Parts: sequence; structure tokens; C-alpha cells
Amino acid sequence: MRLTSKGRYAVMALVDLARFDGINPVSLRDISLRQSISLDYLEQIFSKLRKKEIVQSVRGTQGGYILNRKAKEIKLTNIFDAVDEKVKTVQCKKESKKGCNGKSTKCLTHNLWDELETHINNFFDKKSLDDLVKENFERRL
Amino acid sequence: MRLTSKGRYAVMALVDLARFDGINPVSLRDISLRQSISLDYLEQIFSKLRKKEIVQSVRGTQGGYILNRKAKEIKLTNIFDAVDEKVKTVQCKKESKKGCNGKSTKCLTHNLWDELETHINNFFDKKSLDDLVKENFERRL
DNA sequence: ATGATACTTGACTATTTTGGTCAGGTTTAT
DNA sequence: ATAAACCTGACCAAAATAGTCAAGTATCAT
Repeated sequence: MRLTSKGRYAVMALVDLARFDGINPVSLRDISLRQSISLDYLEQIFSKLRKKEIVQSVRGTQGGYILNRKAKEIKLTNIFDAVDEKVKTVQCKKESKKGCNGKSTKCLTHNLWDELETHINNFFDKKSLDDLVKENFERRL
Repeated sequence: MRLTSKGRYAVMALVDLARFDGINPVSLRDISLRQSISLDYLEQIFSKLRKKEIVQSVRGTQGGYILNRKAKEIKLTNIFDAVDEKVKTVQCKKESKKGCNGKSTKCLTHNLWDELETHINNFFDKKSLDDLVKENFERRL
């Protein structure tokens, strides 16, 4: 089981962005430098975040990105969704017609993955971007 | 984020095994046929399960495997542990000396992965093999 | 207007991980 | 002795990941 770094980077970048939200657009270049994430990779990630309306872009000099919603209203689920980070339960889920193992029945662990998925999504649904910003920067205020 | 099928197969095989526990050793060949898992792959998996003392092997003709503990005492955490299925939080965890991103500080999502890991482990700690057997076969009793 | 900054898009690729297979054993019941 | 079943380690192809690279386009500041 594994969490990919695309999802992790997306969250890191958004926490960074959320911190400055409301003042100026934040350029990917700045985020790249502060968070040590390749600029090219960030561009890929933000392209997806924009399509899902989590951020807005501001073009031109002094441009960058701003949050499209309040940090409190952006849940981690939204972020992971946007960058295609899914809880894949090993092709043991979607095929409604066929079973998981090529047979016609569900495999013995089918319900288990269902439950786990729900469990994890609950966790991500509760956490907002705002929570993370507070957790990381409250000491410095 | 992803769940590998090695862990899934391990659980499937053990549920199958647990079902017949106490009567005779169950051969991997039988499990292979019933669960549609390659025999060679099962051998790899059971080798690990044996080393972690989750199962015992019985050699020779009519041999096979039996559970080494009661099904109620085998938690899913134990199984995933045994087959090296870990909740990897993207190298963002172990390096205590260096930070997660090459810098000396923890990355902005460090605590998040910690929490998630705990959350998931809680789930797997609660579920025992016995629970799964009951869930899958209670209707037929 | 024009250059610099910054976003935008899409193709491409090396590395790693996964999900196995294959071969060649050893052990033990019958 | 022989067949069933465990045991071990090496090997490999396909897929996914984690990016890089190239070639733009849009907009602001001056």
C-alpha cells in the first residue's frame, strides 16, 4: 500500500499557497523554491487543480495562483480527487459484472476493501486545507 | 494510493485456510484452485507468513498449512506486516536525521501522514481473520 | 509595443514496483 | 522409492511513478 508523492506534493503546495492567500497570487516558482518541488511537476499538478476549480490562475507578470474557495472549504478529498490520487482497491471493486478474480463471485476480501475505502475517505473528508495551515504555522503567529 | 494484490491474496488465502482450520492441513494447491491464485505466488506468500508465525507447515503427503494461532487472534495488521505490505508514506517518515524533502525541516504534510497511518492501522487492528470468515460464510451455516 | 514573467499543454522517458514465473531443490507419509 | 507438498532464490515483463523537455500563449509593467 502506498501513497504517491503527487498527492503529497499537491497538498504541500496548497498549504504553502493557502498561507499567503488573500494577499497576492503566489507564483509556482516561489512554491517550487520553498517546497523543493520541480517547477515542471508543479505545473502538471496545478493544471489539474485548476480544472477542478480548486485554484484560479492569474496570468502575466506578478501572476500566479490563488485559492478558488476558502481554505476551510477545501477538503483533502477534493485535492486527492483532483490529482487522480485514488484509493485503488486492486481492481477489486468496479467490475460489477464479473467478480474480482475472474470468477462470477466476489472475492473473499471484497467487502473489506469497501470498508477500508470508506474509512480512509472519512479521514480525508474531515481534514481541510485550513486545518493543515493551522497545524503547521500556529506556533509562529 | 494503492493496495497491492500481494496483501489481498494473503488475506484471501488465510480466510480460505481459516475456514478449514482444525480439521486437516490445507494444501496450497487447494487454495490455489479455489481462490484462483498461482501456486508459485502462494508459496512466496506463505513462506513469509510462516516466518512470522502466522501459519505452520506440515510437510509430506497430505501436508499443507494450518493456522498457528486462533483466527480471532490474527489481526489483519499481522498479515500485512508479514507480507511487507506497509503503509508507506512516500519516504516521508523514516529519515529521522534529514527532513522529508532534503531540507532539515519536516515537510508540511509530515504530521498528516502520521495521522493517516494511525487511522488505517486502527482499522486493520480491529479486524481479525475470524471476523472475515464469519462475514463471508455465516449465511451458509 | 515589447519584453519579461508566468501560465499551459503535451509528449516523452528512466526508474521503480508489482505481480508474477521458473527452476531446482528438500522433506516426509505411505 | 516415489509422489505430494513444502521451500528458496533468481529472474522477468508490464505497469505505474516521478518526473523532464519543448514549445508554446497570455498578460502586465514599462
